[in-house]
Amino acid sequence: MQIEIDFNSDEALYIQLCNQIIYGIATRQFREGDSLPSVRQLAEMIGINMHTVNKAYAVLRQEGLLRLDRRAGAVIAVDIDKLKALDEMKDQLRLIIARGLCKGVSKEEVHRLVDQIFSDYE
Amino acid sequence: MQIEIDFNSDEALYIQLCNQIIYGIATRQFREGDSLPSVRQLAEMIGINMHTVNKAYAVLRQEGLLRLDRRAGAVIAVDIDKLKALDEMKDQLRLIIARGLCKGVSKEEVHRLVDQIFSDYE
DNA sequence: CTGTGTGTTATATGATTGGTATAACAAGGG
DNA sequence: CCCTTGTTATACCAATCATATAACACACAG
Repeated sequence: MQIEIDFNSDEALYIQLCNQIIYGIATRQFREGDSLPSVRQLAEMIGINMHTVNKAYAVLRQEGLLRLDRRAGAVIAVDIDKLKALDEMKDQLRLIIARGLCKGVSKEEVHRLVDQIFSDYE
Repeated sequence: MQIEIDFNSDEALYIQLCNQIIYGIATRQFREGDSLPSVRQLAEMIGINMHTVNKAYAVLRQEGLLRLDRRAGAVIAVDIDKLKALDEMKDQLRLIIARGLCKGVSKEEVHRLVDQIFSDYE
């Protein structure tokens, strides 16, 4: 388990933490039922405040990726709502693709990028 | 020319403005050489402060989509750097796809979304 | 029962950002 | 000369980010 935080980034720490954990789940480094460190432990490990970790965990719970339990701590528990996931994905893709279109990126080039990323995730 | 700003959104006004203009360029509603309203005019039209528009224009210039001129105002001027565009796109796609992977979205479903979005942009 | 470790909540503080407001400047165009 | 352009500076208020300290209810091992 390794989580990389860039303190010079302009992205909020709790957002970076969320993304790192999302990458971890996507790469099956974290699996359904796995426990993450407690807010205090992880805060200690990374060298940030407990509440920052807590906020990240709360966001991930809200996104249906984590279950928080007083007994077991933070447990990976993916709530699959594919329609919602596809909807949100489409919204995000729309803007990214618009940006690309401005720069002359073609549909085929986007497909190629998607394939590259998927093959990285295997 | 129509720009829709949602004052109840949690997205910053200047970010919304940027995105709207990006959509405008992507849909060829704005074309190379077209002039956008001046910072003061657009601020007046939307009902926001001049500096908020200024900030949006500054970001778009930074992204290589706008040229700011004391004579002509804000002019669409796309600086095509495809390698950079593809690189940035890949970074953004990585996170979106990771999110999707967590929810069981397949590569084919992503391709389908991309096709849908591109057909919307024609 | 007594610690210890969970998540959770509350409050406070400082730094940064977002948005507004007012003002002034240099420069181009009529 | 007057008006409009982008640009810059300053100030103010609200919200967010991150930290800090503290307390609470609950679970579990001893």
